[in-house]
Amino acid sequence: MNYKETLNLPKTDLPIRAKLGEVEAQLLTFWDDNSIYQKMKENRKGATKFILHDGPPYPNGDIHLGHALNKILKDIVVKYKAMSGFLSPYLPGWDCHGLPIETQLIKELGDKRRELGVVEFRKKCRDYALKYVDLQLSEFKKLGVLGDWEAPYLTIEHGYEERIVELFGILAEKGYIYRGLKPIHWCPKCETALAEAEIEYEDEKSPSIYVKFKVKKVDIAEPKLKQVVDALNDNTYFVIWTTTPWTLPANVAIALHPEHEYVLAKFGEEVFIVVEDLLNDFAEKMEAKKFHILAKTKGRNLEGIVCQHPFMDRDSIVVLDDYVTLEQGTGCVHIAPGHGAEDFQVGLKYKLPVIMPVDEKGYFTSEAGDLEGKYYDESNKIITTRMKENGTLISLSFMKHSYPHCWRCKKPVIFRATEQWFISVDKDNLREKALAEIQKTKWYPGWGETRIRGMVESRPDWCISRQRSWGVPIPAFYCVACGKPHMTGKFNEAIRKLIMERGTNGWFEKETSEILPAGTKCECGGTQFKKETDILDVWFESGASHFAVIKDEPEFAWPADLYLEGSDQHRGWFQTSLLTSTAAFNQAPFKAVLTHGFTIDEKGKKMSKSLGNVVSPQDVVKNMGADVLRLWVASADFRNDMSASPDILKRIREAYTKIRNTCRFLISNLSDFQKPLKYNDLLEVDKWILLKLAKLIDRVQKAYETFEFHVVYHSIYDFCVNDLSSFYLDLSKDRLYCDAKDSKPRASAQTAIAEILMTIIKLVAPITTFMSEDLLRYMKELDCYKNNAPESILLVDFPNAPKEYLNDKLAENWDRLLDIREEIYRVIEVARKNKDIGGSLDAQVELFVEKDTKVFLESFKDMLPLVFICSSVVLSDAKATPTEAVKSEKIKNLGIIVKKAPGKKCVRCWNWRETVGSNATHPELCARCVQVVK
RNA sequence: GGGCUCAUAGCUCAGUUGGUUAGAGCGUACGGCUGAUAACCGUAAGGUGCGUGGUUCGAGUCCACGUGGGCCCA
Repeated sequence: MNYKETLNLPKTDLPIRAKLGEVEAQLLTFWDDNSIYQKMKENRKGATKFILHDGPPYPNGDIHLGHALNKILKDIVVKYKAMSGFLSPYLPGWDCHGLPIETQLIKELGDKRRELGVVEFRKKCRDYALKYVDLQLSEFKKLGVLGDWEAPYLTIEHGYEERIVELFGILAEKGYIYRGLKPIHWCPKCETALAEAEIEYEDEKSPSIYVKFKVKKVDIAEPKLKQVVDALNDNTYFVIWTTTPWTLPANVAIALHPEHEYVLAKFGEEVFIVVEDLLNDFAEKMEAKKFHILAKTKGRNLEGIVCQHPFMDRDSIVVLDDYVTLEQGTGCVHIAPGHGAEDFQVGLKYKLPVIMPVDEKGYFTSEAGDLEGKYYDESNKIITTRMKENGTLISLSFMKHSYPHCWRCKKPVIFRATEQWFISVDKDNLREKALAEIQKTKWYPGWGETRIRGMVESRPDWCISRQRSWGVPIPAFYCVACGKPHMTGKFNEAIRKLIMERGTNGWFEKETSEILPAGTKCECGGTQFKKETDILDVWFESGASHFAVIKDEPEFAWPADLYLEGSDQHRGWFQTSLLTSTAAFNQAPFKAVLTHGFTIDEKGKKMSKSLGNVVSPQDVVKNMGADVLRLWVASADFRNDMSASPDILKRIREAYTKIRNTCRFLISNLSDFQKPLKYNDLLEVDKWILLKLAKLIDRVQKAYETFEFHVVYHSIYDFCVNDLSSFYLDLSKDRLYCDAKDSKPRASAQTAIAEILMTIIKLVAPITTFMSEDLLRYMKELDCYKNNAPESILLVDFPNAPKEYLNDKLAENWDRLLDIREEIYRVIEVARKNKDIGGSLDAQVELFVEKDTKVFLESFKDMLPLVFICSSVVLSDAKATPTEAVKSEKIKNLGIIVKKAPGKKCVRCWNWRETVGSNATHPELCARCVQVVK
């Protein structure tokens, strides 16, 4: 007789291979067709909101792994929050303006760019941005990220642009916005500002000069040094080195490094101050063989000394700057805040004037005295000649070095201070307020606070103007009569009205007279106005998203509960959002900020095309499935950098298969299950696994709450592998397969299994949503879930650990039992090596134990063969331990003998039983199986 | 060069307020099963806790310096 047919073997339609490509496509359609995202929100109607405000990515290419990481993390948070009771809407967005798109188009269009007007060009930029929004949107959706993809927020929508302008108006009203000079790259031939991306570096021949600045007044702290300098007052000089003599008319300071040693070296009758490390180089330039050092001191001790400009009637002050290098020159750096970025930074620190004697065509203005009208480049010669004559030029030679050139006309560019728009960081204590808000915000990980604080503490005023086309115009009008800029009140309102009607293109299409209401007047009486032509820094646009997207919007709430971006945003979006929000509303736009690291390869190197170590999310989704990528995101601690490689992903896929197969096995054992037993009627071993389940729920819940998804993953995975697969499920097979269909031991196992399965798919749902939803589809077909299966896994409540499952005594007993089991398995392995047995069911285990252990084990007597998965267990006295018994190293006084079990093997259940053969009708069966088969 | 940060088996992670012999899974090797089968089970080997000093009776855990990686800035 074939007894196999009398067994209750696992049965399910769920395929063993996941075929994620197909399944994911089906489920995406299912979520779409059945408006599951909408239902998730309806499900929590009226509940406390949890607002994760999306930081907008830049639409100019396919998404890369970092994008995927970011969006999946957000999705995990949103889904977990929704499942745990919050109304948790997710509105994705895109940051659509900005230079990268503009540059890309200029490259594509080439010379055609000039034929297009601004409006036409901007239209092309818009099309470009929208094209990539579409692309990225579909890629994000394929990752299983749920949100309002029908109506994402775009920074180029009229409504969004209008809010940017409104926010600008609020800040202007409060006095945060001012105009000031700032040096930028400037092409005097093209008469235009250049972005860093529009500059090409090429070799250029320049004069290399050493110039002396006479010390005029010493007002410094160190008395000894003061004495020395005082004594030499008349012939002591700081020596600077430069390759741009034409910037000397704008010189206002000399910068030294605070920590380096400077020497006062006497050359003939004159004393020169240069950095010690470059003294020999300098002496060489001087062609001086003899000098001697009078004194030596750190740069910091020379701060504040006043010098005489070499050829203008102006003081030049000694300042300190960490950026002073010892590579070339004298360690004393000529500072012209109007002509250099670093010079400008030092200038801000010391409140130095920004002198800008060069006009937009590159000619000197009257501010340069009698140099007025000279082209900057030809004045090099005039200036050096002049300094030669007055004796301030020490040395002149020529050198080749790399110098910035305009990408269009290929001519050298200059650094030139121009009028720019700024947000003052210190107006009304904005900086202090922002720092206070930083302290109130919860930062994950905690060091995020240190990081952003350091940046805010030291940041200069925010320059918000750009001389570009693809952006939101700076909403300001200038009175033609008096030049006064207008940007608040009715001026701001007029622009907002225009933008609501026509978008920011309206600004470029319309005349001021068409934009401003009739009769608009300046305080000076002027009625003619000119539009500002600069646009806003895109960081201002994205930094306004809290105002444009979540503030005053009924669906959302302000401030947001969470911002979640890469750790580079401490300088970027977190900071710009914080500043605009604090300036306008005295409050941070977020309650908490979570950051993740960057994606790196297996060896810890950053991903780059040239290294060939890039992992493309599109490939992973296509070849392995989005769920595998999602599980990867959850598998590692994202607060650090995240390693990805084909190998790592392969392992993740295997882990994924393991979890899914475990669930599949659970499903397959429920095919005939009807009604669960009450907890108290369950077998001890089933109570035990439910206890482990409860502990798992607890741990997982805590991990989700603290955003430690890697702990979620490892806990669930370990539970599947250790508790379920290798122990509980293995030992439950006998009951499930061999006991009678409706027997209590079997129903008890099925009760536990049904609950475990439902719990697991809920616990992993925020992460591997596709898997949970897919399994749920099959579970719905089972009788035991039919009446209480939700439409979608995303509409269920996140489980709580049932208190009645938590039983310390139970835990303790089973820990002890499992320790003994581990020792037994070691010995079983020996028996197997000796070919005494094959499977563990062939074995009889004899344990030699002391009294208390014996009492303990006897209380489990019936269960012992089941737990150890052997055919029989014999308990004997430790005193009788024979020499051939294996003694446990871990457990005291435990001797183990494993040998072939007595009796015959039951062909149905494979246990060795002495009862086999006792029934005439079924001579090959054991007593239990005879009962079942009858 | 500066700020912040990370560093535990080949890989991904645990390690409670400093306290016995540093754990898990994967991977690897070997073996079992053939009733989860393109599955499943067992056993074993694997660690100078990045390095060097220090505090302490005691350091993976605290401190300092260094090495290497990452982000940001220059």
